[in-house]
Amino acid sequence: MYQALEHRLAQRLRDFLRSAYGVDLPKIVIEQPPAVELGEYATPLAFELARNLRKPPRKIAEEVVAGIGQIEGFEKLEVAGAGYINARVNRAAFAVALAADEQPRADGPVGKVLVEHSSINPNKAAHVGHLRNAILGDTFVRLLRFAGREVDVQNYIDNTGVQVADVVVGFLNLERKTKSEVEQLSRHPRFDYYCWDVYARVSQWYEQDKQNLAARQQALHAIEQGNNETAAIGDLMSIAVLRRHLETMDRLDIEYDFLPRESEILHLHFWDAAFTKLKEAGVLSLETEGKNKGCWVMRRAGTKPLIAESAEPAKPAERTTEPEEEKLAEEDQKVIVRSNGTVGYVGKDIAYHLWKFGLLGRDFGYRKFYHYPKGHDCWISTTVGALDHPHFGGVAEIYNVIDARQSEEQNTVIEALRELGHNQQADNYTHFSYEMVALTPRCAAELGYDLSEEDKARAYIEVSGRKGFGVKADDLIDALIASAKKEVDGRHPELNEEERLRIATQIAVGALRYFMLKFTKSSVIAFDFKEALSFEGETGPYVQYAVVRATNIFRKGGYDPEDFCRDVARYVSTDDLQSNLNTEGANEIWELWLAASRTSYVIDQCIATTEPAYLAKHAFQLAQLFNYFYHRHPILIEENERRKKSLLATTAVVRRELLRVLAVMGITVPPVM
RNA sequence: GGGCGCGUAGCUCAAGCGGAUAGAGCAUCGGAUUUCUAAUCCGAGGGUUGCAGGUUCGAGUCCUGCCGCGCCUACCA
Repeated sequence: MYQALEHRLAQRLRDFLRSAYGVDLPKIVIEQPPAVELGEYATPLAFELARNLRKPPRKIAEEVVAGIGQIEGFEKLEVAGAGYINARVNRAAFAVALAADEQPRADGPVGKVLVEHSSINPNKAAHVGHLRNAILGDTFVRLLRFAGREVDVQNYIDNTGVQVADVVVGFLNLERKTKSEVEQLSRHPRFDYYCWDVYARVSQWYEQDKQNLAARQQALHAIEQGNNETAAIGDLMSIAVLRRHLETMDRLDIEYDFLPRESEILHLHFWDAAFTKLKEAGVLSLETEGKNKGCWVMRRAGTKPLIAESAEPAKPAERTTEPEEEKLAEEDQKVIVRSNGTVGYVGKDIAYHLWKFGLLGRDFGYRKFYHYPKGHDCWISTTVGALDHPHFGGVAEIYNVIDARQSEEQNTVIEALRELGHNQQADNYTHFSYEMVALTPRCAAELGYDLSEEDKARAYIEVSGRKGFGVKADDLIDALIASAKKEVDGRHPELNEEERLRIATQIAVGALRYFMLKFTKSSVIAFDFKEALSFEGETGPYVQYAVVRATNIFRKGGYDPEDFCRDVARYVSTDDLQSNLNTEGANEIWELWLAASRTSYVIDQCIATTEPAYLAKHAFQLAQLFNYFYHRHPILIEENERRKKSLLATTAVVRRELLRVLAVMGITVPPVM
């Protein structure tokens, strides 16, 4: 609703500037005036034009306002301040269209989108950092789906790496467990917690004596080889921990479609296919001297070639004719294949990403792995899979939700695609980068960790799975539910235990998901229980509560809120809206309508900037405006029936938008709070 | 050393592409409603946007140089 009018206004302004002055502005900046009293849209373009047209901005603004004529949906344009042009919409018409939920959907990009998120090493319990990743990722998936995109959700499983090997070493060398004993343990409901401790102990054991690291190499090798007890334990453990991760995330309504595993990338020889392509295109070069002698290397992303590229960028075909004439400085080399012939993580990632775009010429085998209670199936990679399976990979766009520490690695993969000539795919590859979750020193102390004086002085301390230092995801969710439950128990003794627990869980999930979304991605979250367990102020429960209040009005008043939106004309006439939205003092109500109209606009912004925090902000602002409105206008005792219906229409629209926004954030609303 | 990011109220954070008076929450203090349930609302105090220049009609935002902090910079993943 909001965007449609904005586009129309921008178009008219553009046309007018062209015909009246012969100027073509690359962008028509349209924003919101500082207060609704001034109108709904504003543009400072007169300032920009003042120099070119050699006229004072105010004069230009006056000419535009006088000359532009009627614009459908708008009441009028006005000059304000030193030369702003403010636009006022026709409030009643706007409100009727908004209530009816008219969504003129512009044609967006087409093609399937792949979002990869979570990707937790399957060797220990998930912690708060993983929660941020999964919640950002899942919310982004919901944003894309809201915008009409078809999305596949993937969770990459590194089941053959060092981290898995380490815990296997722990089971074998420290715990002295056999395969069947590990199998026993893996049936424990929180097996991942057990692994968390083993992992921390193994890391300590390595520290005690560097000789112990030999055990890691052995385990790693055995796991890659397969067909032995070590590999079997690794497989058993990683599968069991993976199931635990899926259960943990399911508590937050986070589901995946496909779990590609590193073991299949190895066994199905994805790398061999990629290696051939990379060598043929001259992306990799074999070092013959220096510290990387015998390795296949490529240019580290972000480093500049020694010979500056000419204005005409060389085509890949031309490039191969004069291979690597410029020498890569050692510090600019990224080793892709080690001198012993094994491929590192980046290489496997390049192969994996060629597969994502359907450029590799190979595919995984697929089998069903996890059945969600809501009915959806999650698939996993295998060497030989089911004959009948959905098609994954070969998508048009990808988003990788991976923390900022890996941006160099991600850029290297993008560079590899580009140098292979896949520019379009490289352009459609987005590293959805976000900062880590750390702990405040106070929080670390609460958890019983001894801190150095240096650490105590820091603003935050990085979590470390290796040290077993961190807040486990399930512990946090449990604490949130327990805290919410206490409140619900006190407020709603009339409800039975099961109902109270269900409500507490909804509140806990709302609090957690909102908490993880309210910070912008680039901000490090210094985690603190006190803040995360808060249900007041700028929190998820605050927004949920606004919806509960709105719902209660309709329940007590005996109306159906959905019907009120759908069929608004039956309850309230356009004339009533016109008068109730334009009288003196109506601005505070109108502000609610305007804010409610911005949902899809905000969602588009979130997608364009890969920043879900705007949506959280929008939800809070809308809830805040509603709570103010709720206090000022006792609706059910309103005597003027027509005014009452107008207020109900306002409530119905806001409620609908709040529910919609919360749903995109993965938050549901309890019946009572 | 190089790359990326950050520095805004006591604390935690916002501030579309440079736009009108830099906003929220928490904390503190003061107030409201025996209601459509107060997980709420209203009010108050609190700011040299790290420092110094520059560009601009206009800078928290862009440019340059400093200062401080974090992350990355493995033949780890």
